[in-house]
Amino acid sequence: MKPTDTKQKIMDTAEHLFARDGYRGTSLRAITGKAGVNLAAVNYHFGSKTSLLETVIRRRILPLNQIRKKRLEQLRENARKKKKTPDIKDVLTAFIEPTLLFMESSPGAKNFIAFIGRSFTGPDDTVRKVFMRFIKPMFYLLFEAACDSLPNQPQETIFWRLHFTMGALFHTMQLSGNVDIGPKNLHADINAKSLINHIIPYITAGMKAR
Amino acid sequence: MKPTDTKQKIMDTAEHLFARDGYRGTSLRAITGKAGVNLAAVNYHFGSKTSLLETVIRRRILPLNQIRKKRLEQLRENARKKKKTPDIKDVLTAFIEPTLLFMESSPGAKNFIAFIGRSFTGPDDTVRKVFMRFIKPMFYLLFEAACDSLPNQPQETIFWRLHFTMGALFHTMQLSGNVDIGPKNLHADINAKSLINHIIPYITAGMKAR
DNA sequence: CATTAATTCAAACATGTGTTTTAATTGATT
DNA sequence: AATCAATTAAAACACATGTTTGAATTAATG
Repeated sequence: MKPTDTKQKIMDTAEHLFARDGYRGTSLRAITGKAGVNLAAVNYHFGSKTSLLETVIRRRILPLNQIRKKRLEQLRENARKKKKTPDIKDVLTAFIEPTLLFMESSPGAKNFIAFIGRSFTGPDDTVRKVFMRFIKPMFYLLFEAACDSLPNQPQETIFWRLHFTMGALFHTMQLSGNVDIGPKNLHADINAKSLINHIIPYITAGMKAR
Repeated sequence: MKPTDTKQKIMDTAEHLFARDGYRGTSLRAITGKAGVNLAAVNYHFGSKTSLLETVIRRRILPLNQIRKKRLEQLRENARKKKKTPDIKDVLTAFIEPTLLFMESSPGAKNFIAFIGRSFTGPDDTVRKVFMRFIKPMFYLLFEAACDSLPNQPQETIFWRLHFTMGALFHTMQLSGNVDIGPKNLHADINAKSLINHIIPYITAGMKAR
């Protein structure tokens, strides 16, 4: 068995189980058992459980952040050309659309999106800290763009409304994932397109309120 | 020491630690240590850790639900008298205001509110199931009232928008609590009134969108 | 083919968990 | 004051966790 296969299998299985049972709720024995590899393989290939977590997160979030960054930047560019402020709806879409579309780029990504959604509200410092490190700069970009779009709103208001928007988004991301939640999987037909069509009008109206 | 004191101290400490570190992340030894009681006291007074969790939740959520139910019902009553549909803003306020005000009814309640916020998105089945059992009927009441207020929106849309609203609310509730997150506690000055003033316009606009 | 490095494997380790047990202590009742 | 039930206390139990160890196996290199 190629070493890459073992590493890959561990990462994919870990991603799946982290999304379903959380980081703390997933034991290395559960991962290696489901992946069909030896228990010690995790520590051999990754060093520690925390390190495995970090690798799992990094693998998906770097390309995702790149897409979001690109879309936000080209939105600002376009607005500058037209000498207009970007529409808040476009700003939100530039951030959220890649996030939700990403979950359909591969079955594993679906689990990852669910994992993000769960982790951000969760009590587990280990997980939240890792995510925070990757997502914070992304959030600042979004905040700046939102301030451009809503020049008449005080920054505190914009901050809070982005906070609510994140809450709505995380809570929705959590629904995705191949996570097996019993025979009557109500969310089997959830697709990114439909989620986007529902959430964008809601948060756009929320950001513009009053 | 009165038996009530020991039980009370265990419940209060458990509530605090559950909110800060999660149910799984809180050991009975951490609870009994901080509460200054013997380890075995938990199993003596409550039977098991799960049973302690259930007691902690039940103590707060029953009176809270009663308030929310009363406000939603009297809102419908008033609307019926005036032969008008209730305003969606009032419906949302009737549900959310008691929830956030509740967190100032006592310092312990603050922890509890944070605990709810964290648990609803968390991966821990044990916790979510207990909360679900108590909150589901409440959610149905809210859904019905929202449908009355927005007769022109398809029920699917209303459902999704309430879902987003819950996401925003949970994510916000999570910020409350005496939870010590280091020396630079940015959210020390968060109060219910201010949260309400921020969130109501946002979710109202979201529900009404388009 | 022989040698060497990389990987896998089974077993053990140290620690932390919820729970149970059994004895000591307390507090009220007769 | 003596008795009895309720409560507390210390210790052990059985199990699960992440990690480490050292030998066995595999793959690559000369």
